[in-house]
Amino acid sequence: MTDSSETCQPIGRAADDLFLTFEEMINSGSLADGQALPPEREIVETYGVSRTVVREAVLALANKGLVEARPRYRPIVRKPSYDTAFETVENVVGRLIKQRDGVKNLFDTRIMIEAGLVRQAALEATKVDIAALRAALDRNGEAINDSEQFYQTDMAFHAVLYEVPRNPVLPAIHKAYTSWLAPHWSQMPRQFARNQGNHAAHTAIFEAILARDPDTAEASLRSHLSDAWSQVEAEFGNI
Amino acid sequence: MTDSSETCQPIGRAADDLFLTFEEMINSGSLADGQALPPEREIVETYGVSRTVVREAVLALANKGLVEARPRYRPIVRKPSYDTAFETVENVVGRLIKQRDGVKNLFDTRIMIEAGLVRQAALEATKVDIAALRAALDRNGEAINDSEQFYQTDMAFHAVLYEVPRNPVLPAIHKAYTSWLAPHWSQMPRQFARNQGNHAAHTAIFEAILARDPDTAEASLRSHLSDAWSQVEAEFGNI
DNA sequence: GATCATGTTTTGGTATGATCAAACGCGCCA
DNA sequence: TGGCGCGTTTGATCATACCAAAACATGATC
Repeated sequence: MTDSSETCQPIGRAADDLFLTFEEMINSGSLADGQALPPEREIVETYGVSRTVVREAVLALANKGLVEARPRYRPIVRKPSYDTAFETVENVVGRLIKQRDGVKNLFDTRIMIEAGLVRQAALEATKVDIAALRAALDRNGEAINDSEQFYQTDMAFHAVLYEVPRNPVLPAIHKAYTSWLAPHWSQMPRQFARNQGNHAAHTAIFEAILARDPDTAEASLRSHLSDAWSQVEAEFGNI
Repeated sequence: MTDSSETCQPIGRAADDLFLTFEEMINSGSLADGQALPPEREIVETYGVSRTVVREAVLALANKGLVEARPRYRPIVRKPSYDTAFETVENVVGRLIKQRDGVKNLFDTRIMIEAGLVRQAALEATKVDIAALRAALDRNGEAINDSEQFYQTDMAFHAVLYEVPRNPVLPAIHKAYTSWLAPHWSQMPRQFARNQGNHAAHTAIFEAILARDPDTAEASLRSHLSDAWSQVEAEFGNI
């Protein structure tokens, strides 16, 4: 009522309209990234709606990942990125992987994607990519005796694979995988022998990429990840 | 305040607690799929919180995709599925693909995934899978003269590829792709010649799978999708 | 002058009650 | 039995108030 901005929807809830307004402002840059939203009472006055509506709109923004709303602080505008996209599904995914074979299904897609990545790397990796991979591999090797450090460098090595195609979606996918699968991996007891084996697998993948041999690269990768899965399965049982 | 359930969080907002309560009830099945939530005022009474809190909690449930809330109706419980997971990111993705190269980046990941799929299909497709592919291919061929129908059967053919690995995540990914990329494809002027070319590409992919030749299958798939991309790019310009 | 303790203001979180309009149910009438 | 109308339920919104924590200003202390 008495509202001006009507474009398409015959009846939008007031909160939805406000949401769209802010969404637009965030996209257009009127509300810059990192900036705090105006106080609720100010918004009330500006747009002539009640605080109820304002709160619902802000809450919606927060749920969609457009703003970051810590409990008692002002909501901070966060420009949407591929990372935030995956974060918004975190809840749902968290429940889904609790289902039968949930983790396995997710992990299988990871195998599939990384298989594609190493093939692509074997065929198209530039010298810079190779150097980055080598550096990551070296750091991984140096950390064999430090399991926590090894875990980190392990992830970092895989991360490099996701960066090769220069597609910003892919690193976000990797981040999502590590975040979602972390509960199972990070708590794994890590032993020197396992670290050694994993590092050897990384080396095999790297050398196959270096040799421009996609089939071997994929085979090494699949062997590596299947092995990792077996370890997890042995540790946690069928999940 | 006066709340009893305190497990980990030093200070949880009341709305968050309620949200978790309902989340738990939905997961455990106390609130069955398709069932409507109790009236707000009843929840108020049951849990001893204000309506403000109830509305925020319900809104959060709706935003996370746990319930479906049409404007003036009671929220309906919807058990989380892989589909809902992708739906919840719809908003963010919609904005992301408006960025420079956004659509291309998304499409490239699709190429990568489908490349992996056809390789896998070539290596592991069962007789049933082959039959499904053949059926989809035939239907696609029969629709060459009906562009709308061709578009549908085109998607259906690709969908079969996502079903081969028997991983429920993959069909959801396909659904997401078609949903997100549809705005660009469905509005494409479709011509008989193009349909014919696309059907030929599908046939090539199918035959490579039949021949258990992953390299050819992948090559055909990449050629097919690259071609499709060129068509879109020619139509819409650089996006 | 810089740092820290302290008090004041701002502001988010919650509660309460009222109003309105749309959905819902129920009984009436054909 | 099958619509139709009316009262009831209930979601959406508003207005107001209160509390507590954060943000801010202020002054004391070294």
